[in-house]
Amino acid sequence: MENKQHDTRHQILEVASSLFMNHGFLATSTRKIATEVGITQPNLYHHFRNKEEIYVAVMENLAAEVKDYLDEMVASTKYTFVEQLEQMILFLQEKHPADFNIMMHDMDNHLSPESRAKLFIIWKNSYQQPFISLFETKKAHLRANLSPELAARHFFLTLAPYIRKEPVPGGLTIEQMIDFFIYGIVKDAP
Amino acid sequence: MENKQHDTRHQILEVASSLFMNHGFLATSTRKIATEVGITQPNLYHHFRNKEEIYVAVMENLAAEVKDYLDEMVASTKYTFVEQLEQMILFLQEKHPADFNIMMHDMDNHLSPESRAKLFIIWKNSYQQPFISLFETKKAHLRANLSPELAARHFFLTLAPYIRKEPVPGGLTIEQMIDFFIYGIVKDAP
DNA sequence: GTCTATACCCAGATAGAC
DNA sequence: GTCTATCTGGGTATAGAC
Repeated sequence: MENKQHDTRHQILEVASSLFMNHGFLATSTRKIATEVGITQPNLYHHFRNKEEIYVAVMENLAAEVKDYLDEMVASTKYTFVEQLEQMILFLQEKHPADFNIMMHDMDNHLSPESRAKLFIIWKNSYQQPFISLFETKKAHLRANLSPELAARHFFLTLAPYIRKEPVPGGLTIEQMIDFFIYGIVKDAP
Repeated sequence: MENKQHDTRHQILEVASSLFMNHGFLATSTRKIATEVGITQPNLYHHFRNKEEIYVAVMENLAAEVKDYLDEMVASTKYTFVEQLEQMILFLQEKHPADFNIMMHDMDNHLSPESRAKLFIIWKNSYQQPFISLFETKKAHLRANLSPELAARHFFLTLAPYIRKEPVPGGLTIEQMIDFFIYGIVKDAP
């Protein structure tokens, strides 16, 4: 049986995760977190030193989950390459309900250099590395001068706007987006 | 010769444009704008009803400039298709020094429904339409089921992360990004 | 048209009782 | 471990003198 400390801390992280991922760091206040958990705002400071520490903890938990799933997908032999990419994106969509770009922006702009450096390492290991590994398996098919690292990087940037619960208004489906990413948008040279 | 009203208003818009584009709506305070202009913060309210009105005015000015340039590029016959895309992106990079995604997020989240609706119209007309027109000229080469509208939409989402003054760390150049966008990332089917 | 003064609100964070 | 009370600072916006 878990003690009370663990319980409250866990609830805080659940609530904060949802708020941070949906509204970003700036637009998420400690008061909102506390209210939604059902505790008072100062009580947060018993469990965390400050707001930033909550954010970092949220990101660490998310990253751990993400790494587990993505690594598993990359290692799987049950799916085609395209299916692997699809599954990986759909999972990220679930974990990052609203706005992937906001998350990147927060990490770049609203954190201390220490936290930023820390999260950057975690980010590379949990989010980027699985995609690099995936492209590594298809390295022979990639166009000249396109390393698995570059492909992963480009794929991430391309995909970031599609990671949101609402479908991109008037946009492509995930399947189309992957198809065009791999094969391009033209059937012959324009 | 311009009167003082016009002068100050103009300066406010210049400063606010830079701040909003670099740091977003939330992170840009009226105090910062005023300080950088060299006036007091309440003085802003002589020229604009509120912060949101400044933001909308900034966007209107930007959009007008952007539309002028992009339309001209689309109409030009001096450049190849790829060069047209390059020029258009480079221009957007200059006009939107930092963060295109933040701008979209601001429009979606920090404005009144009226302002949002207004800017959405302007946005479609100034930013999206030129790209649709451009892809319209290459319609015959596009892959099946890819309308110029969809192509423009996808291109915008793909390109958004590349619109920042600093090069994307470890990322592709604009030229590479366009190339992969058009022809895909593989030389044969993986 | 610009200023000073200030109202009002909400933010993050701390002190100290229970 | 959680609370009430409170500090401090920043934000947007208004009132009213010059």
